[in-house]
Amino acid sequence: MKVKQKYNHYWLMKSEPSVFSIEDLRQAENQTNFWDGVRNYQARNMMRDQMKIGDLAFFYHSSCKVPGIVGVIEVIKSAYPDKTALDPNSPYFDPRHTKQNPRWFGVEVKLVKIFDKIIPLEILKKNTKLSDLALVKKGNRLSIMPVPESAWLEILNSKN
DNA sequence: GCCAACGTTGGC
DNA sequence: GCCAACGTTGGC
Repeated sequence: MKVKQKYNHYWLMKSEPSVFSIEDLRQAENQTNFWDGVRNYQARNMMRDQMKIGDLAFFYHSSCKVPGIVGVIEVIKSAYPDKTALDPNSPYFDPRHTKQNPRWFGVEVKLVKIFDKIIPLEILKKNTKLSDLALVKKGNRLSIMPVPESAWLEILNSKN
């Protein structure tokens, strides 16, 4: 029996604002950008194999004073090889990645909305309805993760 | 800047 | 293929 693949449509994508913030995305050409620098296989696989055009994602600021969700972005182009892996001068350079045999991928995203106020991680952690969200689970380090629809809606609802 | 909790690497 | 050592993430 053929099992129908169930696709997720909501994601969360982390970025350090000192490297690339949602404000940088707002100022980018067409408010779009290639999501480069992902060097984790789980995160790569989700981008490469599951993210589809039209999928929505929370933009999350990590490793900063107040980590949290700062807005929404949309996938406008599905995954293709990450050029920064070819560049010896890039911090994301990986000699195992070649044009013929690419190892790392990214998607193109476009800004949808910047929230008036950040939704801090601290608040998300306190919300008992979000217990199935990978972000609030102990030890989570994934830079890209699926967001269950229920959690997506709850987070949007929770901001006043 | 510390360090827990991961993921990755490489010797065997 | 195991697993110790090492590197990285990211909240605090």
